[in-house]
Amino acid sequence: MELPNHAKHLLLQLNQQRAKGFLCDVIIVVENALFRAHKNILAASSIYFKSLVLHDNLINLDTEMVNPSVFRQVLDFIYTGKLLSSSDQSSEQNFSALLTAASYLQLHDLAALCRKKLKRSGGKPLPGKPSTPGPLSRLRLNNQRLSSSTPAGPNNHYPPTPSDADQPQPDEGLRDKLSDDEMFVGSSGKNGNGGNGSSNGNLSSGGSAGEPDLGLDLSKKSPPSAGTATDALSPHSNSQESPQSASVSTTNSASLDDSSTTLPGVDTCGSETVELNSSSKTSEETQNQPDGPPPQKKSRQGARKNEWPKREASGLKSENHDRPLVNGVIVGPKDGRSSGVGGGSGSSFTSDQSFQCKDEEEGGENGQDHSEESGQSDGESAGGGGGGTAGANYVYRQEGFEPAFGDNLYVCIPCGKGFPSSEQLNAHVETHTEDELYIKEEGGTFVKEEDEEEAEDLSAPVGPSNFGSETRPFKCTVCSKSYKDPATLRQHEKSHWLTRPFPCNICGKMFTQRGTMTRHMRSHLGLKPFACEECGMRFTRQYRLTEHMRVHSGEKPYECQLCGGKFTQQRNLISHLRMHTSPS
DNA sequence: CTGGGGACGGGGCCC
DNA sequence: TGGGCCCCGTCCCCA
Repeated sequence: MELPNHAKHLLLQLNQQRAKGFLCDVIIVVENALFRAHKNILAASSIYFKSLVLHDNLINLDTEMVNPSVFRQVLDFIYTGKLLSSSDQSSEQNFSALLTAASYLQLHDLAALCRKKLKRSGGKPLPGKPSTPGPLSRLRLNNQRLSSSTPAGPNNHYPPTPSDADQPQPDEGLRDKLSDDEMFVGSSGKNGNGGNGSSNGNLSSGGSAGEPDLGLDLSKKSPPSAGTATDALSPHSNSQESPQSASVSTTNSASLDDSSTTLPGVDTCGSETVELNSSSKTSEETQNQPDGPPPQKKSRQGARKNEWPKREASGLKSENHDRPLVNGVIVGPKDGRSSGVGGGSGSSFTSDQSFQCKDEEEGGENGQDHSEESGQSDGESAGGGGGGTAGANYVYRQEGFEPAFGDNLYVCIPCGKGFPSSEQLNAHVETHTEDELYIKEEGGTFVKEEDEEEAEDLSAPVGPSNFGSETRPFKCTVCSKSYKDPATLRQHEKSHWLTRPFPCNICGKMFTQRGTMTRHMRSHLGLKPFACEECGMRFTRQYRLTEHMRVHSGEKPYECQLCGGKFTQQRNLISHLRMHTSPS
């Protein structure tokens, strides 16, 4: 007994699910494009993929081996068994690229098919790199310049071909702009599209001193709580279960599901401006819009929970979101209309579909760099106790910016040299040895930023510098802070001169520490592994969850010494104290 | 309308 | 490398 076409139908279903992002649990980053897929499918298609998806939800592919256009075909092939050559390039060239990619990805059947095609067409099969790179092969952050092999145009995500996806396509032209297969960055479920306000990724991660990234495990571990996956999938599963009753696995992939299944749209934003227009949503995507979390407690907390979509939308109407992202990170203007900045034709999203990275927006104003010296970023310029100020020594310029320095978009602030690529800048930065910079400083050319000094002053009473040097023998030669171990000292010293070697793979924002970047990316992807067992709310950080739990417990450990007011969060106490200390 | 409080997000820093 | 904590901020509700 055998059901005819069973496998075919199954595959068709899977491909449809891929098109919708349904149950997709892995993201593949290829240059400036994101693809969603299913781990199982990838693992079944290639040993290489199998090894990659085993522990990672986010996979970066070597852009020298595969480009987005090719990978789209590869992915289509994996899901359909059909090879649909792209029409916009010569067949031979296409198959050569496909062969290279297939070899790299250890898709032997596809590679064989390509070789066959090439042989038939008289083309010489590329040597490719048939020697399988394997999981330990060099995977890189997509640090390629946008202009390299990126298909022109705003679309940085690649949908399954309509025929394969068997998707209702309301509008082909629109589909080009808003693909079902687009990698939808942002959070979902309770947190919706980036309740954190993060995201649409600008994939043109321009710079990258970043280390090869063997797939960031952004999902981390997830507490055994809460139905996040169910939340995320509710539009599909029609589940109205309480988070607690959710039975869907909350493994890594479940966390990822949060971002991949309900996120209706993403913009990878290489200089693309997205139009926030609900009319362009497909019906499927409309369905994907969660109706909000299940009713929570009647408490204020619960009320807030029920407001979450509103909150997210409010993020868009926020003043900070009014500006188009000149730096290539999209943002919809306040009225939800595309401004056409960046040459993007304007993919369409509902306002609550798009995700924004506030910092990128702000940092990107007027084509400024991603660093925080734009002064536009509230939080950034303030710099969190000086942290945000210490790192702006090097200007990172994002592709898509109006080149203010000609071709040398990446400028080293200490020496003023410009470089055409972030790689070169970072290489150059490395030539600035610490000693050299310190010498410079002594010579008066290295000017410490005022904010930094101020921050140090503020932190002086409790700062490490006040610790006895006997327990902290490693002293910073710049600010005289001392540390217990040399690694920490070095980490600190970098804040004085080497700024942001860790670019976000999605938006290109640069970070001083890898961990910060990883954490940032989690917000892009909506990965919130830490769930509250009480209300199901999810957080990107354990600390936030701990903090949040006080809402339920009623614990208010932070007490104002002036008025006795108690607070659940220290920051609110601080805010409260300002009220006491402010002149008014 | 405004100020205060509650809750939460992001980034920097140190461990 | 990740956790914890700090800072910055925003958004919302309510009096």
